[in-house]
Formats: sequence, structure tokens, C-alpha cells
Amino acid sequence: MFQAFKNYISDHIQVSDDDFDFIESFAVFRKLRKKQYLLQQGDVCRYNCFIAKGLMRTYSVDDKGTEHIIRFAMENWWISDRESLATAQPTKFNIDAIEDSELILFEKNDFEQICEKIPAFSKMIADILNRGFIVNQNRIHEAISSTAEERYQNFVKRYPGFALRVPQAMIASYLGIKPETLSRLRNPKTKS
Amino acid sequence: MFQAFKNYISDHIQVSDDDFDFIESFAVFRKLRKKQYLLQQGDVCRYNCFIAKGLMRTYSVDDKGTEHIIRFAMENWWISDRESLATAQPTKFNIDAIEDSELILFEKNDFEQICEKIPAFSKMIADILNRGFIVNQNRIHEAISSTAEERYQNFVKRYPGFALRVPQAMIASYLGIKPETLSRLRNPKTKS
DNA sequence: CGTGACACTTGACATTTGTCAATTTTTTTC
DNA sequence: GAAAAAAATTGACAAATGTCAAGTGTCACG
Repeated sequence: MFQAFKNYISDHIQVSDDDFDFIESFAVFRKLRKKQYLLQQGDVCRYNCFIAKGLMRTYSVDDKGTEHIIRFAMENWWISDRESLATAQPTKFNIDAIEDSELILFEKNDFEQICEKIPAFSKMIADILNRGFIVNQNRIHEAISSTAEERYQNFVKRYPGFALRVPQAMIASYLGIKPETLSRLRNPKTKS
Repeated sequence: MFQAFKNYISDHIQVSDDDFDFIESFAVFRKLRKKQYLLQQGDVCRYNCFIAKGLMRTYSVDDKGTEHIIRFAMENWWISDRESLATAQPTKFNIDAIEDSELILFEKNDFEQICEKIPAFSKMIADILNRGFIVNQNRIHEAISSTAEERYQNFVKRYPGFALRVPQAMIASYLGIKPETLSRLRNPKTKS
């Protein structure tokens, strides 16, 4: 499982074998079955998680029991709740597996140690954060400026992988619309 | 004008006089009148900007001429287009002054030099980015899970400063609704 | 002052999206 | 491969938001 992570790192930065050993010494491996939680509302998030295999989502559940998915993540993506991780406050989100998944976890302190010891790693992580900020910003822009249909089209174009692997109802949740509405966007009535 | 910046920095980290001189040597001062642009759609963003005084906004203009405001920023906030800055590609956004403003600009390379020379500064900036990511994430969560009215209420509660200084039509744009709709949320018909 | 620009409100109606319930289709499990 | 479960579709109607046009208010500036 660690091999997938090694490949990922090597694709991004140059790391010595010693450094890999150093990183691996902190790695915590975890397999999750479909529907199992990585994090639950009310927990404090303690890990940065690399997805070696599978598909995850981050979502909240409101008082009416409706789920609101704020993020999907698959192989070679990182997942965590940055807010809970940074503040050590209980999270308002759940993270669970949409497919059987394999994760590599790094505890907060260990992760920071790796960043200190290996500047290239630190830079890579900073870069991911910067890119994540931009992605979120663009999503906000889309949310306030596009119709539901445009948002769906863009989602499919930008993340064809998710569009194929994720149930439609979850995509609707991600887009902020009801499953029925998404279904209607996809199957428009032929006019008159 | 630099004093405001010095105060801001001192509130966040410990910096020597020499370091302040070093930072100041890169600072570019700029005053903007209300409605003047800092950045225009199609430009490449080259600066990280600190707002010493005033109020700015970032927005796009669509084919129908409608503005979509993705961000407000005031005194002691930073503003730029991270995407254009990171990629050196033309920006899709405009940044302009809502009030007469005073800015301190740092060119991309200079900014990186400051970060390298002064680790505490670098850490502060990384922290701001992390916090920005969280803010954006929460805004996305709100966009997909709350009604227009709830979003407005939260905006007023979270940013009372903006709510007072920004015209209502701009707040509507930020929330992703029409000015007429916001007006109606604020002035509900007394029933029957 | 008064007048013009701008911000905000209001009304009537159109469009989009949500709600709830029923049905069909697809997938999973034994 | 049949039964059960989950996912997706559809219809009828309700609620939220948008559109367009006409007002009223506010305020800076000559």
C-alpha cells in the first residue's frame, strides 16, 4: 500500500530512500469498507490522510437528516478536515468511504515533523493547499454565478472520474440541488 | 502608510527592525480612489497586496454584464488573485476599490524572498492561506446547504463591518442572489 | 437649495427548484 | 437467477427566486 504513496511522492518531488523510510516510520495504514467512517461529526480530526485506493467524501448532516457533500476525494488525493485539525475543535463534518478504500494516515505532529525535516515535502503540501484554495474559490464563483445545469455540466467535465463512480444523488448533494432536480436536468422533456 | 502594516505584522509575529527595513525595501505604495481598478479581467496578477486602509472587492463580469462578487476585503486583509499569481495566466476577475483605499504591494518574487529570509513571516502567510481555505470551505458548505435568507443572516453576523459599508446590491451579488430578492428578504410582507 | 445619480423598494408575473408520493430501473445479495 | 434493496425517474403541485418595469428615497455636488 505504501508503494502507491511512494509513487505519488516521486511524481511530485525528489526524495531519498532515507527520507522515504523516515516518512514511512510515521505512516498509519487503514483499510475502510464502503460506508465506514474515517471521521464523524463531533470528533476531533487528528490525521492528514492520503488515499492510496478508493473513493471518499466529506459531508454534513442537517437537522432534517439531509446530507450535504462538500468534497469528494479519490486515489492520490489527500483528505482531512483542516478546520478541526488546525483548531483541535470537534468537526462538523463526516468523512466516509464511498468505495472500499485504503488510506495512509499521518498524525498531525508527525506530519509537521516530516514537513520540517523534508523541505521539498513541505513545499509540495503548501502547493496542494494553494491549489485547494483556488479550487474552492472557483467553486464559490460557480455557485453564485451559474445555473444548476451549468454547474452539473462543469462538474462532469472537470471530474469525469467522480461522475462515473459516484451515485447521482451524491452529485446532486455536492451541487446543492435535490436528486429529483438533477434527474430532470439530465432527462429534459422533449418540448411539446 | 507603512506604519499600519508594521502594526499588523507586530500583532502576528516577532520581527526585528532590520527585518522590517528589509520588508519595506520591497513595498510598493498605491492609493486608489473609489471605483479604481487594482486588477482587471485579462491582466496577469503580479502582486500580493496588503490593504492599509479602505475596502476592496474581487468580482467577475459575465456575458450579460452582471457582476459576481467573490470576495470583499478591508483594512488588514490581503488581496490578490492567487490563481493568476500562481500560474501567470490572465485573471478572470476584477479587483477594485469600494472606498478610497491605501495599499501596499509586494511583487511575487520579492514576496517570496521575504518569505525565505523571514521564516516567521512565511509561517504567518501559510497560516492565512490555511484559514482562507477553511473560510472558503465553510462558504461552500453554506452555499449548498442554506437558504438565501440564512446566508444573508450569517453574512451580517460574521461580517458586520462589511454589512455596514457595502451597498446592498453588492451583498446580494456576494450571496448569489438578485438585489430585489435581498430587499424582499429584509423587508418581509406582514402577513394578511 | 435643486437636480441628477445612485440605491433601494415594490408590484405583477415568469421560471426554477423543492416537495411528496408513486413507479420503474438497476444493483446487490443470497 | 430471484428477491430484496438501492438508485433513479416521473407527475402534480408548492415555494423560492428571477425578471422587468415603475416607483420612492437619499445624498453629493454644482
